[in-house]
Amino acid sequence: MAADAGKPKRGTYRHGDLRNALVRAGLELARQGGPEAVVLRAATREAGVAPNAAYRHFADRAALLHAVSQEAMAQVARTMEAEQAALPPTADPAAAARARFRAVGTGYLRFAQEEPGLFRTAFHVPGDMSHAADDSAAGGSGKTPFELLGAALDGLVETGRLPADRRPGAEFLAWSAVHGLAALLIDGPLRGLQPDQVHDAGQHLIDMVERGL
Amino acid sequence: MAADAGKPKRGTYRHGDLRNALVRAGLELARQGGPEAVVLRAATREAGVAPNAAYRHFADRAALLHAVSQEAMAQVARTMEAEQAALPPTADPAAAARARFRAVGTGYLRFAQEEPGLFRTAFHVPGDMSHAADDSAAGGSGKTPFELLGAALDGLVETGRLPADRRPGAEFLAWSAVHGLAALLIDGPLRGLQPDQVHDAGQHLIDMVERGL
DNA sequence: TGTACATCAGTGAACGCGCGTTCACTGATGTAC
DNA sequence: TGTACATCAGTGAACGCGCGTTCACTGATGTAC
Repeated sequence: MAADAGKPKRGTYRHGDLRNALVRAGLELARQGGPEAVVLRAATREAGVAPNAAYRHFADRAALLHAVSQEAMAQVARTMEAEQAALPPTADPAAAARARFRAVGTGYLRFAQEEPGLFRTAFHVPGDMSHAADDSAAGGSGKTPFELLGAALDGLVETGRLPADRRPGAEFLAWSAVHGLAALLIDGPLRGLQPDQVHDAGQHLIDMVERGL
Repeated sequence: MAADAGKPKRGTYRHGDLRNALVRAGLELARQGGPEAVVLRAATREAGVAPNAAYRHFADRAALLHAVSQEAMAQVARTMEAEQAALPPTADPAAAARARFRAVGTGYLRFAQEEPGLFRTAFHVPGDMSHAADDSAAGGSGKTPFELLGAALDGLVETGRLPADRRPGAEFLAWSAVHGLAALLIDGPLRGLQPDQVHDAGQHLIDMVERGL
């Protein structure tokens, strides 16, 4: 008994959906151990397939990792969008723009806290996510995290909350601040913080960014 | 010929300074490849010693990496101190305090840019550097990078440039911003920036922090 | 509807790699007398 | 100043590990006729 406790139990000779299965397995690996845990042999093992079968769908390990990273980035985008969608409706357009801006940062930090492995996989890896117009790193709205941030900043300018001459490069300032806090939370000295302390720290940081921009 | 091109050519049976040699070798590995490149076998190879000889001086790989990381952090501290030491003298204590604060951030960013491998080794690794009162992560002044930042913030408070009620937690806000920019510069979308562009981005960021704190 | 065939997704075995770590050892060094 | 000895830093060989990747293969599937 328990001798054939293999995971996936495929009936057909062909898998049928191996590429997706590998990406999903890779996401789970990344979730638990970050980008360096995204390993071909583990992914194929999880998918119930021979190690080299991966080469039918990915040129090499880096290609799989890239796909996983893109998907992780799309999840970040979706978390940001969810944060914005949960905002209470406001009549004042300036207040709404400000809330949307803050939600970008809050969503980013929430994702970093809840899914540190995926967060690291999304950002500490290969591709430039800034001019990622092409790729599948977008959320439901079709925007990447970077584009969501840009749109929020545009909203601040349109409603007069941000001087237009301060707009160029502003995404990098805001992003730096929030990204740095995320890093300190994930593997820096702020690791042990309680969720509500994390929330407070995030709000203070976003306060600083708003004032400082 | 060229058959005995061994690196270190030890005359004595004993090495005499192996612990230091391993740390120095580890630093070089970290410099070139970050923390994951700090590998026992490579370090011993470089030191001209059998792989297991490392175990006379370090419990395991993690212990060596920890020592290397501490030394890298001390180098960050020294870079910050050098940045402060290079400041032109000022009669105005408030201006001096402000300059010292900015030099902390500038030094940090400079180190990240010039030595990304060591920077990652100093910070993306194990120990909490915040309450690192004990360890050998200090620069010439005996202060760790975190303590240098704290001292600079204290200076801002003393000269009235920072309201005292904003002081608590301020190191984490400032640190987040600067650390995040460093991360974006090292392996993020700002990788390709020219040194002077990096400098500008850093100054803008520090402007934002000063205004926002 | 049936048959011949090309395609190509997944197999099975093997490769070479560098790694961390353990073992029993040896021999230079420093100390006690 | 000389000798016996304990110490312990570095040796040499070996282990088991998981990894990425290549090779020649097989057999289910879909297509052309």
